[in-house]
Amino acid sequence: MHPWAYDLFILERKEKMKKELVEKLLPGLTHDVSYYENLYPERNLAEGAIVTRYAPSPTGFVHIGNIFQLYISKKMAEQTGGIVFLRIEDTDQERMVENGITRIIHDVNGFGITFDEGAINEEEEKGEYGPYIQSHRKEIYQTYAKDLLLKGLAYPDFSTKEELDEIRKEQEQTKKRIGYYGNWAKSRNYSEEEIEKKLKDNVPFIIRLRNNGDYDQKIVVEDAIKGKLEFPEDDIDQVLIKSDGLPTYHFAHVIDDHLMHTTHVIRGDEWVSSLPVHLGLTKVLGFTPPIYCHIPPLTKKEGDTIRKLSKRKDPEAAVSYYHEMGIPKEAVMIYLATVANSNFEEWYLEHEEESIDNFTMSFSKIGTSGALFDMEKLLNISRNYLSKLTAKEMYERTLSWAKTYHEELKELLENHQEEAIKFLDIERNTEKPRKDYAMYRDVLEGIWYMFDEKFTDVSYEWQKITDKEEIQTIVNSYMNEYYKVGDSEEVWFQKMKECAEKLGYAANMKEYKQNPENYKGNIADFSTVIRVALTSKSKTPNLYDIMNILGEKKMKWRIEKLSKK
RNA sequence: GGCCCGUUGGUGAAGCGGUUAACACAUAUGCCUUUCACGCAUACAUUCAUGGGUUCAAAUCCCGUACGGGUCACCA
Repeated sequence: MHPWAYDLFILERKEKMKKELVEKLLPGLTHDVSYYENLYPERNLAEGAIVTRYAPSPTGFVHIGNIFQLYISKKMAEQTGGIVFLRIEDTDQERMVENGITRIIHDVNGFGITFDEGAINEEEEKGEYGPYIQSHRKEIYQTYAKDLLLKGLAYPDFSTKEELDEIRKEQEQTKKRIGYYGNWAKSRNYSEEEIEKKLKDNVPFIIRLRNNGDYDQKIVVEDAIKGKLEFPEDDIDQVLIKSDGLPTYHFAHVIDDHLMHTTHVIRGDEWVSSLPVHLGLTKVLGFTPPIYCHIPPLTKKEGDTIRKLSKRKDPEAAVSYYHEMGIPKEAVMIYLATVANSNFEEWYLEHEEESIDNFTMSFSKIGTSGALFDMEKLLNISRNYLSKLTAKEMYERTLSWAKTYHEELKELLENHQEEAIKFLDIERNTEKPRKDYAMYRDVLEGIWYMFDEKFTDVSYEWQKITDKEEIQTIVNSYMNEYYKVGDSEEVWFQKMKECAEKLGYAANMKEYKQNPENYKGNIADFSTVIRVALTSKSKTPNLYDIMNILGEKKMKWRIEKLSKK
C-alpha cells in the first residue's frame, strides 16, 4: 500500500471540487505521480552500494570545495560498487552561463573524476534516470505539486513582493519568528472564487506547501558525517513551484533524489540548516529520506577571521588555478584526501607506491568543522609527488602543461628534449630524490641556464669570492689544467680538490674549519666559483652532472663569455 | 535577532574516561655536505576556549559563558 494512499482517501471529497481548479493552476500535465514512480525503478546494485550525485548550477565554475566533495562522493561510490551521477540544477535561469555544463565537466575531468551517468554536455546525457537537467523535468515537479494541491497540502499564493515584505517587517518589529507560516500565511485562506478571479486576471502566483509541521516538535537526523542533529520541525509554507513554473531547489532536490534513487546526499555544510525543510517535504511526499552527509567547507584565514574560500576573493578557490599554475592533479587529490580523512596521511606514508584509490575512506573520519586550506602543505605534497616521477615523465608532463600555459617553457623543452631529460634526471632516480619542483611552472626557473640561447644576458650570483681576477684564475686553472672529459665523478672531484689546494683553498672542510686563517677559502668557495661561472647560479643540482650535460664545448664558450665581462 | 554546528600547538589533526597529548606540514638550531635540495637529530601544546559540575580519575561525560562558523529568498 502506498504511504499516501490513506491521505488520498481522506481527500477524496475535496478532490472533486478542486480538480478543475488545479488543472487551471498547472495545466497540460499528462501523467500522474504513479507514472513516475513506476518509470524509475529501484536500482539493481549490490547491497550497500552508495548512489550519490554532483548537482551544480550550470555556472561553468568549479570550486575547489566542489572537487573536495566530489572526490569523497566518487570514492564512497566506488568503494561500495555504487554510482555518482551529474545532475544539473538550472532552476534559476539567471545562473546560466553559456556552455556551463561542458565547462564543469571539463574541469572535473581535469582531476580524473568522471561520472557514471547524467549530463555529458549541453545536449546529451546517459543513464536511465533522466532527464538529468532539472529544467527538462518541469512536468515531473509540477505533477507532484499537483498531487499535493489535490490533497490540500499545497496552495497557490498570489502575494506580491511588497505584501511579503510587509509581513517580514511586522515580524521583525514584533520580534516574531520570520517566515511565511501559520497565521502569517494569509494566502492559505484564498477562496476558490478568489483564486479563479486572480487566475482570470493573469496575476502571477507561486505554489506553496501547506505545512502542517509543528515548530515546537523536535526532529532528529543522523548525519553520516556530523552525527546526531536536532532541529525544530519546519512549519514554513515553503515555495514549491516558482512563478515561472520551475521548482525551488528544495522541492526539486527531494523529488529528484527520490526518483533517481540516491542513497546518500553528499553536499556542502551550508545545507544543514535546510534539513528540516527537506525532511518535511520528504515526509509530505511519502518518500523515505536518503542519508545526508554534510561536508565541511574549505576555509581561509584572512587577518583574524576565518571564512570560506571565496570564488571572488581567492584565486585558489577556482579549479582552473591549479591547472594554470601547473600543480599536478594527483597532488591536489592527495591533499584533498588528507583533509578528508584524518587517517589518510598515515596510510599514504605506508603505501607510497600504491595508488590512492586503494585507500578506504569512511564518512565517520571526515572532520566536522571547516578545514583551513593549506597551500604550503599542498605544495609540499606536490613536491614529493613530482620528485618520484622519472625524468622522462617529468619532462612529458611539464611539456604537456607548457603547451597550453607557457610558450617559453614549451619551446625550450621541445628544442632540447634530450638535455632537458638528462638535467631533470640529476639526483632524481635515487632513494632520496631532489625536491626542486612543486609546480610545472617552476621548471623554467630550474632549467633555463642549461641552454645557451637563454644564457646571453645573465647576472652572476657570486658568493664569497667576487674578485674578477681571482675568478678568472680559478676558472682558467681548473679548465686548462684539471678538467678532463670522461673523468668519473670521483676523479673529477679529486681534481677539483687538487686545483683548489694549488691555488690556496682548503680541500678538506674539517681542516679548514680548524684553521681558516691558513687558507684563502675552502673547497666550497672554490667550487661555487666554477658553478656560478658555468651556470650563473650559486645553487644548482650536482655540478658534475651539469658539466657532463653541458659538454666541453659549451663550458668553454661560457668561460670565454665570462672573461669578456 | 531566531535556529543549527563547532572550539586540541603557527596549520591540518589523532585521541572518545586512566597516554610521556600520536602523526604530518611549517618554523628554529645542529649534523651530514663542493652549493642547493635531500636526509638525520633536537626544539616547539605542563595542556586540550573558558567557568562550574559528575568521577578515585576528564581533552574525553553534563551545564553555563565567550568566541568562531553556517543559515534564515519565487538562489542554489
